[in-house]
Amino acid sequence: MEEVGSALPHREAPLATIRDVAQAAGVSIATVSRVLNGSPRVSDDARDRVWSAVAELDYWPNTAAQSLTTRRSNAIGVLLPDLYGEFFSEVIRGIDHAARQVKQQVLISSSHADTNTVLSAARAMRGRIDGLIMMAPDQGSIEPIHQIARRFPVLLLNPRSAVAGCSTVSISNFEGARTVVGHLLSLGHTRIAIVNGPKGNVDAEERRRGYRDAFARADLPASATLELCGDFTESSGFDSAQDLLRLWPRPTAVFATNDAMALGLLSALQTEHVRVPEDLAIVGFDDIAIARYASPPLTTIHVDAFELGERSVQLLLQAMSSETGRACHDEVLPAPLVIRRSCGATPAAMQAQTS
Amino acid sequence: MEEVGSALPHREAPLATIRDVAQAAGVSIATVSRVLNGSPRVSDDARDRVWSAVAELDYWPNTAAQSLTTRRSNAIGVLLPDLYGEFFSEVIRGIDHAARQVKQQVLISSSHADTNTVLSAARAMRGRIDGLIMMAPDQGSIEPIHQIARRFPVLLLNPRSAVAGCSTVSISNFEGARTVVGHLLSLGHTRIAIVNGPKGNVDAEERRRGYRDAFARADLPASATLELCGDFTESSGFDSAQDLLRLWPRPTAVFATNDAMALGLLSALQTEHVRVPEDLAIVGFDDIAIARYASPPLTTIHVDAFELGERSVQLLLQAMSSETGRACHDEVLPAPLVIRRSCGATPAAMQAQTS
DNA sequence: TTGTAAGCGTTATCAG
DNA sequence: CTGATAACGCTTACAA
Repeated sequence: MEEVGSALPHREAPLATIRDVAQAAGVSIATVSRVLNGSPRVSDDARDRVWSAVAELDYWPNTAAQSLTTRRSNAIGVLLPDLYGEFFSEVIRGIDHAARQVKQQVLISSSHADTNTVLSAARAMRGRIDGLIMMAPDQGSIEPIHQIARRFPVLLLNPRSAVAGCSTVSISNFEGARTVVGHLLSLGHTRIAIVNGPKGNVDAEERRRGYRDAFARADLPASATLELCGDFTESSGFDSAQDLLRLWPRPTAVFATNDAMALGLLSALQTEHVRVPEDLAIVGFDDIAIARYASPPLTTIHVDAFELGERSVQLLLQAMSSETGRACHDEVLPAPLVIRRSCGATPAAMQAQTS
Repeated sequence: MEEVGSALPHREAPLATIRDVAQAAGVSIATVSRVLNGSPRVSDDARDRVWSAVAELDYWPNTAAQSLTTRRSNAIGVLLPDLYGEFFSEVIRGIDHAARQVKQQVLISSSHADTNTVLSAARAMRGRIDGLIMMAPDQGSIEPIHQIARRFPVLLLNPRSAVAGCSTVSISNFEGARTVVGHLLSLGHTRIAIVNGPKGNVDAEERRRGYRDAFARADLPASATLELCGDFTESSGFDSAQDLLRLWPRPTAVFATNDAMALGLLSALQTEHVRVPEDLAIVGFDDIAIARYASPPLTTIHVDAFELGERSVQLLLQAMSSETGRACHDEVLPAPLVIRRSCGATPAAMQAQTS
């Protein structure tokens, strides 16, 4: 590590306050405040003097003081579990994007292991935020969430269960899973394995439900021996290949409940010289960016994490603005099927989808 | 969208303040403050009464008021350009992780297109943060950065140029690129193309420099016709395949300056029946999670974005704490070569690396 | 050990 | 149109 000495202090003089501006402009602080907040009841002369004083002193209003008096911080909090990868970044990008449009700042705290650490994180946000977007990490008691919701409007991302007084927005995990497995069924597969995410994970559970429901709808029995358990990582997908190939009779198709695992699986099958989709069809879930570039390109369910983030701030703001006896909205974003080559669909089917 | 009416208000009663707690506990607000801040100069009796009042009233201190008086917000700001994907999320995760350990909150604002929007974002953080981590989007004037650095300690992530008074932490783009291209050279390749990121992007420029330097070191001429330009996305990598194959004489190896492009390229080559690495060796940069699961697995340069985020918080805090005439540190994180199959290295070479 | 009171930098309510 | 001045909720001398 190279060290470069520097004498430059953060600031040469103490930061200018509204008082300094008032003095420099020869007006009262009230007038400065009016000018800054665009009040019309100010003379042009005063206004000019204030603005030049502001420029002169390079005055930046102190946000903490503002929110203390106005009781608004113009910031929203975001509490997330330990997510990673594309989903995480897209959700944040969507939140950030939507927040900027409504001139809100974003306070993030992620990697929360349980609902209680979420509680303490939320507590630390008191006074800094006007509303909170949260994705609860576990199925845990909803009591902490209630406690939080008492203090500010809360929007639940992919909620594990309904919470009175909270709006929610979620991905249709269940329908998506049912759709993609249904697609496999319609292609003639009947022995379809599932490589699922970790037990207790709500997305995983929902996707499993969808998987089973697809069988039920087709009047086919779902076999528990076909249900494998991974942890949503590439490597767990890779590792599941062995278990999969050991199954007898061997399944003809696999539903990996996210693309990362599907990709790991794809990689393992290639080294095992199992052809996809001829020997084994594979479908994923999420439609991450590289799914399209896998070999073969992956049939999957498209999840728009960016939109999920965007919608959550929009709904949160809606909840925040409806002053009187807020109504809560629950929104479910669609998760459409994207047919590519890994499922072995005929060109005709792939054609049909693009129309 | 389903609507669920709800009568539950955000809060049944106005939120408790320190004054309410004081009254409930039968002490002065000063005592409450002392208890809350762990001052030893409080009687056990008073302490107990305060804590129960706090629990009773479910009191959460108002952070805005705290930072107004203490002039510390215990939060750091993060300003990023329009990043996406794994790099983005890992940097944030690293920042978040390190921040939590030192009990700092994280205020994020991303997708800044130019240094001036960065300035206004920073301005909006005045009073909310004690320090700022920023990644400047363009090579633009460093004047705005100076203006920001006058107000709070600034840490530059992957700085495009030195800025007086700012600590920096960066990836060794140059060395990494030189290393991976040098590896190709050592494998006997001499016609090595580069598919680079967008012009003006600093990472791209640095990696190009490394590419050229590798040639210079080997006393080989670098040809401009071998330099292709993408934009760091999978699809631009995919598209570059055509240009690549049109080159004559055809290159025997390609350095894609990030893995996303390398993966897109891999996919395109597969449909063109160009064998990797036999017909064309490929190397990437970043070592994203799926690089290991590509077919063939991708030789690349490992970039630890998580650590980048972590270190930036640590260095920022260091800069914040050294009260008197701060010294600035510049840290460069190593970017080691990861040899996999896409470069066509012999098993011996791959062996050597694991030792 | 405790309480009183003076800020912190704003906004907002008054009179003028 | 403008200026005092009282909040906002908290920390911290300074006294007691």
